[in-house]
Amino acid sequence: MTGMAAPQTEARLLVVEDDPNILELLSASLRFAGFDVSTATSGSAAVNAAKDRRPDLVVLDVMLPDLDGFEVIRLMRESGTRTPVVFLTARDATDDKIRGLTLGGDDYVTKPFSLEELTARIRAVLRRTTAGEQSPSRLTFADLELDEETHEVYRAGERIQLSPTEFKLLRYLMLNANRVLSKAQILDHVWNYDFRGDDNIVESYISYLRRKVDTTQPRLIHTLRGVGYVLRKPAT
Amino acid sequence: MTGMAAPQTEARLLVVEDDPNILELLSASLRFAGFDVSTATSGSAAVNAAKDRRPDLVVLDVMLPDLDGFEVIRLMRESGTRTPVVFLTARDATDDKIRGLTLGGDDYVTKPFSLEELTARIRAVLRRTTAGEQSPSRLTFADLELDEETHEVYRAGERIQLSPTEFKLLRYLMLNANRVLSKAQILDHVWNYDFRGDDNIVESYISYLRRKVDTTQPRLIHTLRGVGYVLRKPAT
DNA sequence: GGAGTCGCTGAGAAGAACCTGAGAGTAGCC
DNA sequence: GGCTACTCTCAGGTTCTTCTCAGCGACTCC
Repeated sequence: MTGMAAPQTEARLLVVEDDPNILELLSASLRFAGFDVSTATSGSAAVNAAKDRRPDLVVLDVMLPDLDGFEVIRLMRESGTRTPVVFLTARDATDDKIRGLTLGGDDYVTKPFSLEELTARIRAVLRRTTAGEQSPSRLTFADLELDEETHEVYRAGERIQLSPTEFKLLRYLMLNANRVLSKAQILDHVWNYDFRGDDNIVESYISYLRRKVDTTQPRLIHTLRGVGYVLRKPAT
Repeated sequence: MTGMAAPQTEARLLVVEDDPNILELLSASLRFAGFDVSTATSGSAAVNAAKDRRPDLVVLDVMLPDLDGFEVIRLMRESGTRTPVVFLTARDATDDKIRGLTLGGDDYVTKPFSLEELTARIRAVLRRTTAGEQSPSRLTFADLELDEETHEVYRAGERIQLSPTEFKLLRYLMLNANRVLSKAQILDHVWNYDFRGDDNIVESYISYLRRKVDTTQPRLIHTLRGVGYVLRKPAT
């Protein structure tokens, strides 16, 4: 668990969200992904926390009880901090202000999101905005390659087309290579947090993935009956 | 996004604008485009900032609470600096002074503008006014050529007529060749900041562009379903 | 070796994403 | 004032994607 493959370990995040359930979900999983997480549940608390803690990135719900997310950012930037932001917005948010969010290297994720989605965006924004490029956008495992920016996947140099969900699942497996992942765990990370189906969807997508990326020897995606799945080289 | 293709990296800009929203919009995106940006929210502050910081170019709203933009320029030039300017004006500004701006190497952009438009003008003015020719006015990608000054576009040497929006979109794609651009990102950069339509307009214009510039092999404009669009050579 | 459980996969329905033709409205031009 | 070119919206069609269900095979445990 400690050596989470994610290379952004140690980046300081400030998560701002008023719904306690979502806040708990976010802070627990981001912490687990290796980030140094602090939290705030209101806009004004967020502005203060940003001053004190100087986070490397802010995850910010645009709908807050006191100030809205855009006000928070303005106040934070007036006080000199130039911190990148990943916004959380409602799906239908046709709100005027949502336009323009991608301008300063920032990004946004619409609720309900998946944790995989959110952490991928966080990694991408950190990659773009921090001078020293820390985490490469390309993941590799054995002869598998996955480019997070272009969404391209190769097996043994051969280009493979994946659907968005297949892509997210493979990325999650690769980020956690050699670690056994239960179906519940995969469901929690790769699917939106409001997904109400059952485990079988994971089996289905594992099946799709195998057909597309795991037809050649050696097989990389292994089933551990009653336990879960793992991406690893055989002979282990 | 890190290596923003724009070659004007490092030029020092002073942005003068009293509307905090627009100022934030401008400074965030110009900074992200690689400029070294400082800001002022009033005419007098601008004059001082120009003395201190000696910017290579000033982006200046003509409507300011204290002095108007032309006064600001006069004061700045009395103190000896001959800094080029890109003015921001209201759409209906038929003001005599605005015309004739292009004579001195300066230029203007009418509000509401698109960021593509503004950064293109900034690049053009810097190109004209700085001795060392830095950024060429002609962009090329594969057998595509686009001349920023004459607004001419060629595919395989063949002249192609584009509408203004088609031209801006293609320029944005070319400046970001091989980088995946989401529809939101394209909307934010290519369309005016007050545009209130939805993503479909991007699909429409991509369709127009394809019909005009991408009918021959190899295809250069690619759709990444669920992700965005990218300009690139196949076989990658 | 039989019953029950677990996992795999094909089929298909529902929905989402994307493309494009048609047309209304508008701005610019002669 | 009329013409043209352009922008933007809408809706229908197409393709791709997601998710469910059910049947079958494989494994486990008694």
